[in-house]
Amino acid sequence: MTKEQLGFRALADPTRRSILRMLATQDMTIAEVAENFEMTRAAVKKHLLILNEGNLITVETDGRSRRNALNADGLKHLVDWFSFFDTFWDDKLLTLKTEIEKDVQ
Amino acid sequence: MTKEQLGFRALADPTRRSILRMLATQDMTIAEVAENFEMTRAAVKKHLLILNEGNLITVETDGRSRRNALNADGLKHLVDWFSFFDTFWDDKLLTLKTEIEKDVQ
DNA sequence: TTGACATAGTACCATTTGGTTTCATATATA
DNA sequence: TATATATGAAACCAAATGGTACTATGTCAA
Repeated sequence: MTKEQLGFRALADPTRRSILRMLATQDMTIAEVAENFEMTRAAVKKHLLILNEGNLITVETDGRSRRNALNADGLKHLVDWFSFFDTFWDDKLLTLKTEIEKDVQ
Repeated sequence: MTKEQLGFRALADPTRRSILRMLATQDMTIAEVAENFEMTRAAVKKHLLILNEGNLITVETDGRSRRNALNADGLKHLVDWFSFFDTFWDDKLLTLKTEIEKDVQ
């Protein structure tokens, strides 16, 4: 799978998007993340793995616990994907502008 | 499913992201889209349905054919989701700046 | 060193997903 | 009207996904 695909796949689940928002506030262990969901730690761990594969979080072992942290780079890379459509949006705006001018005349 | 979920779900497949990029260039019928992929028209139609459910394309019946067009609004809505992390990015940049200043001194 | 704690790993299950095939419907057009 | 064209829809299948339960491993601390 491409990096892009791993990233978008990671975003496709609401639990994982929710985890990302939590990690924006503070780094968390698996157990801490799991406290916020009504599912087993094992399930949360799977989500964290997919987020890590998608390059959206970093994981750092610290003794017997692991700290999961948001990875800004990975998120930015996905935002960049949308920039492909910038031209399209500009065109649409131009079309809109033209239509408005027609109306005015 | 929420609108947001339908949108991210639609982006999670590489074929669908590819279709979106095609439609940025020009509107296309199902058959025209299908010409670009090595899969059946039925499969492409399913992808277009999911893109439509995700509010990423609009579909307009024109006689016996249907024109699929990119929906800028839906795409923009998804881009907006990422803006939640703007603060996080700013913080990271600030941290980086602080670290650099430490190095300089 | 023993026990508790935090995570890792595996097996398993139900549902969703991405694809196919086949058949049906609606609309241009000769 | 008959026919070709464009799409709709349903049944079906293999693989991926999101979850569980259970067991194993590594690490801190009394």
